[in-house]
Amino acid sequence: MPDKFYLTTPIYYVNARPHIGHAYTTIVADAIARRQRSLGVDTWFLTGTDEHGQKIERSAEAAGCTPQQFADRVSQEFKNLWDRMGLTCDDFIRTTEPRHILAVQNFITLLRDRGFIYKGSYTGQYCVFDELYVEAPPGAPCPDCGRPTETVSEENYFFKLSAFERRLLEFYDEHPDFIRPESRRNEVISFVKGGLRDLSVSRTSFNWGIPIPGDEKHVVYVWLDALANYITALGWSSADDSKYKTFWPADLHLVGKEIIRFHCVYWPAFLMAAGLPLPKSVHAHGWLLFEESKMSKSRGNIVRAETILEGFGALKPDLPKAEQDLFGADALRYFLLREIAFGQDGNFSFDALVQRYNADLANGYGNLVSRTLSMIGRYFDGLVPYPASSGSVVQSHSFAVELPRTISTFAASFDALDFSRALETAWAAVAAVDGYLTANAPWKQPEGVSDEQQQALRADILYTAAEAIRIITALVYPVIPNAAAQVWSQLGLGDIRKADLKNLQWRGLKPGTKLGELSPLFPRADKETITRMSELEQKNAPAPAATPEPETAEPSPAHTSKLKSAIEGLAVAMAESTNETAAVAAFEGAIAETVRETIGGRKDQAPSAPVAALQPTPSGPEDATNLPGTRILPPAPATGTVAAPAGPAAPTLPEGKISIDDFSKVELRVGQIKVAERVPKADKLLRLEVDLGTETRQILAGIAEAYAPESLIGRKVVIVANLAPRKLRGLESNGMIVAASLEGGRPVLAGFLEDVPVGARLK
RNA sequence: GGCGGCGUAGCUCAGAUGGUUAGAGCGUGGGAUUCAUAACCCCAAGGUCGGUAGUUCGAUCCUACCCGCCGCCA
Repeated sequence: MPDKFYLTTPIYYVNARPHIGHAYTTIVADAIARRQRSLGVDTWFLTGTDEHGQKIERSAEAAGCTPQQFADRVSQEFKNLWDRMGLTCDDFIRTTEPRHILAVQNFITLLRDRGFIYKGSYTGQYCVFDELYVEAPPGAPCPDCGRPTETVSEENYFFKLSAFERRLLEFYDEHPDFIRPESRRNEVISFVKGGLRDLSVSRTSFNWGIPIPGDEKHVVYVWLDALANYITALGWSSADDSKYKTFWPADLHLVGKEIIRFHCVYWPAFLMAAGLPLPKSVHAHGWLLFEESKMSKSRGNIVRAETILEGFGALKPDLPKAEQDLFGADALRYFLLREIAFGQDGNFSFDALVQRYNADLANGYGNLVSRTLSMIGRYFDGLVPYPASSGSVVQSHSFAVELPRTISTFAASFDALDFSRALETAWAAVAAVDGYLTANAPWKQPEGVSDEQQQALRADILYTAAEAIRIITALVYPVIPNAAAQVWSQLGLGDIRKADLKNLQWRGLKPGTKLGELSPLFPRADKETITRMSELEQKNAPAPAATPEPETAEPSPAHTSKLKSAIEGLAVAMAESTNETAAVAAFEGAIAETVRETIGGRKDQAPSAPVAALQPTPSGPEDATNLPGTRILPPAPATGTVAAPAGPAAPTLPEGKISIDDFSKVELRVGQIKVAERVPKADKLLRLEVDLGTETRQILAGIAEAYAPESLIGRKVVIVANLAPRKLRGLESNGMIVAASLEGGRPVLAGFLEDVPVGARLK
């Protein structure tokens, strides 16, 4: 086993401000890195930000600043958040740094010199949002995200991806663990088997990128740019490439499932072409889903990690802010790693977070530490007692006997990235120790037992419990590092970062050790914690741009696709990275636009996602330097604001804006038209019977001039289901059909690009 | 549409190359206890293992079809 471990997260695209999905990937990486370090492995943990591309260029323009200023700002937000959470990355790479730019140019030159890059031309549809060429007829929406595409004709450099089909398949075959989990591996293999086309790796349609050496009007395709970070950050091809020599190839690339292909097909092919070693494994995790629709009213919003830091931080009001943050970070880390089977999608909700926290951290681990150490304080003056007879302790308690197995099971699960099971194992040990204490009741002195006997018994029992806590703490340190450090020092063992956590031997705890100062670890979280976080989240919900400039309400051809994106956005990509920040931005943008277009009938003024990304960060060094043009936010709630201690101050909404609650009052549902006929003596009116799943409604719609009744039968449409009934031409209309209104009043029905069940609610 | 996956207690999920009473945690109900953060400990209730048909002595596990959900298809 080589004594080094290099792991990476994706570099996050700076088009959206950081949220819990980014935090998830980075937390997982941090936990792995901490475990590796604690095992004595030379570890390098890299994260960073991806800052080039047309989207950034445009967002910056919309925000009235340069792309570099824009990227600086958002990148700093990521850095600040990781600092607040105590994440221990060893390096943070930005793709706009000279070290990266130069190395990417070297990489391109190398690929070209080796004959894998050639010049060609391409005409086709380009999706700006995805920054990808897509297969679609001119004028058609992007098949991926539903946004409009642009017809582009470019002279491009191409990478000979097609040359690697066979070699990639052989590689997957020889390295069964290269892609995990299995289901992703199968997807990738079937993708490659389907045939590989050469890949366009340059752009001339915008400037915000790394120029191709020798042909500077071309900039490097964002994905090639981004993926290369894994070696450029190590100093590959630079004067000092010692890090590269030590750490490459990577042991683990952590990625979200949506970008598996880039990491498992393109990246290995680039490396093969360059003659460089391939990473050892790529592990894709799932997405975080927020509060499934059936659980609650539409709260479905993007959750930011800061909300949790602040919500939980308030449980420890006496601590300095920085320590509150670390405490909250532990709660979040534990939840994400314990609750979600790594690799699968998982549900996140404040309720689940608090419940898990209370059950496992407060009632379980925290309480166990508390009861054990306080008894040692009471009965042994705060000195770890001497167990009665060496060896007998282990023999006599089943959980102690099983601790070595706990250690090995924990290690095996953790190292297989099955964090959930690893923690389950550790917590089974917690429960066993609790049961042991209750069964032996060291606080009791049975009849007929002398004081000395009782004290000897107590010593035995409490030593055993304390020693078990020491071992469990060492195991869970990578997951709840801050709490573990506290327990370590409460046990009188000093700084956990200096401890040897790899040689865990029973009886490693020295009797006579003076306990440190005791303080509650995980105070129980009350219901208010949940409401506090919900409120914080609402307050910080992506604020749409202010300063509305009333513009001619022109029809939005992308309307339906925005609706679609909004729905899909409910499932937010957890760790989207590089330029597939799609889900999040899609959600932020689409829901806002949908709300406005559906309810307000107004066109929005600025893309909301980039604006959201520009929220001021008081904790950061940069001030809110002038983003000329639009004023971005009301001064009120900003990232990093201290948690409101109490008081559900109703968030004030910018003028002309509605809250998510307002929106959720509108019950939009998918309906299917069963009957459609003209209303006699009415030019525009159709009488429709629409199946809403649970019932069939009669709805009158003024669309007769645009749609023939028979063409509507079977069509799925969007219905405002809770509109008050109204009579038209003597017929009752029970609801309303959502349609775009074009010039001249011509309606275009909203629909879906894919099949949706009748009755499904839009929110 | 093509390929692949999933559907097990209220919730989140385990599991069995087919074989007697299908498991865990949380939640719920009851009991016990008071060292501890109204925590901990013990007990209990709760499942036609998506549906139908088939193979088999026997299927929740295999096969077929169906229903529902999901992923990949630049």
